[in-house]
Amino acid sequence: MLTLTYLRERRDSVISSLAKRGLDVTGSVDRILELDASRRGIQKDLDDTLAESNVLSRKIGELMREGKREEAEGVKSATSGLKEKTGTLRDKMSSLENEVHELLSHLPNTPSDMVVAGKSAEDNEEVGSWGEKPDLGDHNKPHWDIAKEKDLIDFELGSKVTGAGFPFYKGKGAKLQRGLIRFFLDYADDAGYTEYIPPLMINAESGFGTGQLPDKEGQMYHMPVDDLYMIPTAEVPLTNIYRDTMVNASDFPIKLCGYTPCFRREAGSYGKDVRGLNRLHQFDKVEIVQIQHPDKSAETLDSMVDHVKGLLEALELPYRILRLCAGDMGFTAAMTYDFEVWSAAQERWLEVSSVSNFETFQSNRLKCRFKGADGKNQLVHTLNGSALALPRIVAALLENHQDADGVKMPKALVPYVGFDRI
RNA sequence: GGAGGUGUGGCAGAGUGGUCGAAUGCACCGGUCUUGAAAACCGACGUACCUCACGGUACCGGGGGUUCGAAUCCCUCCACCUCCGCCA
Repeated sequence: MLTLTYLRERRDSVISSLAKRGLDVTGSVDRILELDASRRGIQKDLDDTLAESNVLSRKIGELMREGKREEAEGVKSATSGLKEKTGTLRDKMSSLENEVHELLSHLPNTPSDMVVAGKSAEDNEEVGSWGEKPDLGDHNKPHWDIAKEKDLIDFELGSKVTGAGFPFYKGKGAKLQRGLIRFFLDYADDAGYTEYIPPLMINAESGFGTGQLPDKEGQMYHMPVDDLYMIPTAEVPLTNIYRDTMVNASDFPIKLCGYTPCFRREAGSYGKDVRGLNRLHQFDKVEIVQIQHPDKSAETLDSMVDHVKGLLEALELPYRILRLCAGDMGFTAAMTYDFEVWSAAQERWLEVSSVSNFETFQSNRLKCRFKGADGKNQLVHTLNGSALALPRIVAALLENHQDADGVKMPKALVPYVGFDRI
């Protein structure tokens, strides 16, 4: 969430910045500023009225102490009008505040200067790539066929027990999942991230803190009985650790990671692209999160990008890196790099990681601050990235590394899975 | 699930209707002293909003209520602790 101060001071640049996302927010920005202005007027009134009645109250206290009951009663009667006035002003204040907050919480983050304008994936910039697309020749089965032949993943069984998009992993398929998770976590551990095993359900405050609510309400599984949401990513519980906290400037950077299953309703995505492991309702992911000083977050984002590069190269998967255009970025991000691996049999790129800097957008919602050099409290920067999401990695591993009689495991993975071929 | 208790500033911990935004101790910050440090002493020391400023207002787990006035009384929700029951 943008801060009101920022919006007040930088109205024009907010509008032009969000125009890069293809949004015209002039109306709602001006509405916010207008409501805020009248809120301030009301507050002045309210504060004055309260000050007035505080004076009278103090006076009554004095008179009572001096035993002048009758005089006190006289002053009391003078307060009734004030009381009524504060009541109505208070109501006005809070309804204005709510309205401002509502509008403000629906404004997406402003893209960084480096981010280009654009509406869709078409406009994303490719900023790096690695590896060669393998030539599969005759051995070019899509991963769902390999998974079936080798009995690694059972999609139909998942449909029976739960529903589409909830597969069972089995035998070497399950071991591959476990090995990948452990490989990713060890790699993050080596990079100085502290591992957490967070709750898989979160409350609405946490959903708001990282920006899933209200923007992505319909994309999360919700348990109405207890009003809890299944996490769509470990980002939510991990980042919310720091909700309502003051962090010590000397603790920067704070680095956390965690493996969790992730749950997404994926409402609205039907048809193609959902075959096999391409899009699931439940999938496994290791997430890395950093809390950083505002001056350092840009370089931190780069270091997180390098982290993901290292993982993909160890897995011997050709990838490309995209800097998302403004319109393709998530609601909360100021800058995002997506990693896509080449899926050799499907002959398409699959997104396997998204690394973002949210700057102060989340920390403002989270109320996560530190004491700056000038002694004033300021908002931290938050960042996170997938390192990595499993299903599409598995898809690419199976497809890219297949040969005449199976699938060869990349060297780095062999100690983790305990076999070198499937 | 049943019974009871607790929730105050970074931490500890006073405060049961008016002079309490809140004693005291610790931590932190600035200064004196010192070659330097420690100790000692002095000072500053919560957050947010409004105001050019002086200053004002709100906040003692969250929300609501009583009252001229609430950290203090009442209701409710939440969290934690203790005991009992149940269960992995």
